[in-house]
Amino acid sequence: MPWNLDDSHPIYLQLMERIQHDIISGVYQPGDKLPSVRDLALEAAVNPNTMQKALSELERSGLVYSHRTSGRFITDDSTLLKKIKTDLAQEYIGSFLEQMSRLGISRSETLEMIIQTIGGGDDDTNS
Amino acid sequence: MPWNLDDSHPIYLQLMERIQHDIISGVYQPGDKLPSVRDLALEAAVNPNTMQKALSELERSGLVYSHRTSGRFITDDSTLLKKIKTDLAQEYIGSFLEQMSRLGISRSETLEMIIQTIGGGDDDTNS
DNA sequence: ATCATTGTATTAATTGGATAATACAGATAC
DNA sequence: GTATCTGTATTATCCAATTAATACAATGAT
Repeated sequence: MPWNLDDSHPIYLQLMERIQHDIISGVYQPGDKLPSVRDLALEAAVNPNTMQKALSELERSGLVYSHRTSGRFITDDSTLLKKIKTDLAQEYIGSFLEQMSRLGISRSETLEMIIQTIGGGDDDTNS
Repeated sequence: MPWNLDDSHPIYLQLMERIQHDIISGVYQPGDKLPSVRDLALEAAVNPNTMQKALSELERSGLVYSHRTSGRFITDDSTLLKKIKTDLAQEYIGSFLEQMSRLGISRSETLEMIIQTIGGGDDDTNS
């Protein structure tokens, strides 16, 4: 599965986001060992340095940490995971609402449009 | 008012978005003449070439058209304006929902979070 | 000890975007 | 007419970010 990267944004940012989401949504579990930089780079079909950059940036948030020679691991701090998840979600919501507002669409209108959009396909893929 | 451009995305894209939003939200009315490339560039504090690029890109969507020597104008086709507005809004909604989904947040959860966020400040700055 | 595997550092090359400096071609004002 | 305003085109240059190629250092396995 080629990681579906597009060329309009920096690749390392897309890698960061993808991995971050995989961690937060539970694809990687707390404490898990991540595949090596080189393996991940191979899987994503990018240069190892690019993957390295993405991962080292991710460390600044505390989501992952590295053990120099034994590999890189997901944090065990599930509280932190939860916090980052809600923070990120709030950030997404905020910029989405601002985007709509700059379009001249009020908050209540936005709400209506979302309900419209969601309405048809009712899914609930969550705990 | 310096146009509030940030350095993380290409400037010409930000210019496009800003102008597009100003058109769609009615800051510029249908049929209006836009300021000249040079004036807009001055106002935004960018190089005229950058502004030129933004505007010429904008023409591809049909939102504006130019008269070679007399200036550049907003389209008069209010149906088109409306369509572009809703298209854009739908696009924003779509990618927002996808973003949340990749975070592992279901659509109904997303809806709840939005309602939460909107809840407090009830505004309705629209027709 | 040897080898493979880990993350990391360093340096080079490439690329896209922004700017700059000009020039051209119509149209309008006077 | 002339001057001035439009949008547009062209070319060169600069710079920062991204990516690439490669080497290094520490650990663990055998």
